[in-house]
Amino acid sequence: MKIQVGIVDDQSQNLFSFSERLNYSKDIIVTLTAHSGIEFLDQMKKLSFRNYPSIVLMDIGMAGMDGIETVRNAKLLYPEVHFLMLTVFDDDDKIFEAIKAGADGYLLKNEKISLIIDCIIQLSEMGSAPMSPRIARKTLDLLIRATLPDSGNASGGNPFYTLTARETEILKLTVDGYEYKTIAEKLFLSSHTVRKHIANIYNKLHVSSKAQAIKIATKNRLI
Amino acid sequence: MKIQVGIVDDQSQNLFSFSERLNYSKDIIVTLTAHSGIEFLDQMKKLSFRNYPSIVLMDIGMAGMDGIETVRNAKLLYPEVHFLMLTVFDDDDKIFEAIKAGADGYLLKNEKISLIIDCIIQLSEMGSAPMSPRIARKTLDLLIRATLPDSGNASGGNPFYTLTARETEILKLTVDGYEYKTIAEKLFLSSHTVRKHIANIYNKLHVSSKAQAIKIATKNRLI
DNA sequence: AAAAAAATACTGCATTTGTGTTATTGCCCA
DNA sequence: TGGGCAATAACACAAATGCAGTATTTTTTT
Repeated sequence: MKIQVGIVDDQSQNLFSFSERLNYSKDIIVTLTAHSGIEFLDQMKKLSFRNYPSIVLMDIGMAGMDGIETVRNAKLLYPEVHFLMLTVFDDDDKIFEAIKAGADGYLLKNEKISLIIDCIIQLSEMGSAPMSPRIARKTLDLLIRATLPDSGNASGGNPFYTLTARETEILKLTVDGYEYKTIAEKLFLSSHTVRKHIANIYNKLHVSSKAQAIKIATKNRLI
Repeated sequence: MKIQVGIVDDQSQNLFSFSERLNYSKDIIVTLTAHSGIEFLDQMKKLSFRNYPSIVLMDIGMAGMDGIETVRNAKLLYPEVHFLMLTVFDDDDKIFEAIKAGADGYLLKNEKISLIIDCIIQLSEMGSAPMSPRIARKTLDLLIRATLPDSGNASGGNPFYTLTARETEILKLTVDGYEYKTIAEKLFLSSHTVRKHIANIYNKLHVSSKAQAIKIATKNRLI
């Protein structure tokens, strides 16, 4: 059974060229093409469930409703459809918005067609998100920036939960599912010490089991 | 001029196999291997600037100082060296930390060697960040979660985690910190039954302890 | 310098948990 | 109507965990 693919791009030339080149692959059949987000949504509405494309290549930089807006709308109606965003160098900084809109992958338009095909197959089979390396880099940068500016958790908070650095470290490993012996090895400690730390942590958190501690720790972002 | 590559892995077998297979490539020469983070830093200290590897493949899950810690330390001393993290399924959720520690890319260990070679070359030539698709997907998820702390539910769901209603119920109580005996009482079951359910849940989630199960359950919002 | 806090290490004991294995019952579905 | 699955239940053993102590060494604070 071939993978049903849709393509949305406001330039007929692209639509054509992608369509043709993708159909070369024995695993893929292009069943839907649209020149705009509106047209895409329109066509989807007319399809029965079993004829939905499982993957849609979506151009980002379209006039009118752009690719991101289209995905945002489409994901609400067709959450099971995967969207692969296509972008040119110029607007690859839209990744972020696209991801939030529900895009599943992110490729540069001028990527080799064989790679795009690989990505489609992979996304279809495994639900994995393909990304061009340049895009991956950007994503990493974004991720760092999105999460670094926290830092501001001074003593204003809970007087109870003032774990020491060592305790936090050990709690973290505990939450990660390691057992005492392993934690001890990782930190070059005796397992006795780890158990003592754990006991102290339990006291501070007013709990008496690993599971409870994990609950508190994750809920209060102690780790 | 070949790309000088280092490899750090605490399993000699991996060290050997990677080393050999990478040296096949005409563009790559492995100039440094180490069995631990300590050994790696040690060897680096002895090298002159021009003999630094330009790319280091770093195993994440090493005993003692793990790959992430090693990168954190190494990046301070050798910021111009690129680090490609290698991970197995088990610990691919460490991406985030690795990125913050300064890793430049993230690959699954069992990726085809040709892909790893491609990544090395790409990273060397363009400074782009290579990522295995599975990893890329995780990164996207992280990025989303980092920025939309509430977030709905990804209905694209995992077919892997198909717990039954009863199993979910029991997992939930487990996550809430109840022990088996208590859960049994709450649900009017024998504690044997609860334990059997737990065992089944562990199998489905591919884990082997309460802590790990809790982690998976909360991360994937199974509960 | 003295006091307080944190990190380290150990012992022994009771309880909980993880694992392997087996078995019965009811239910759905092909 | 037989096969598969979910839910229930039980047994036994090994391993990990929780609890209650005590004690030494660093580090930090006052």
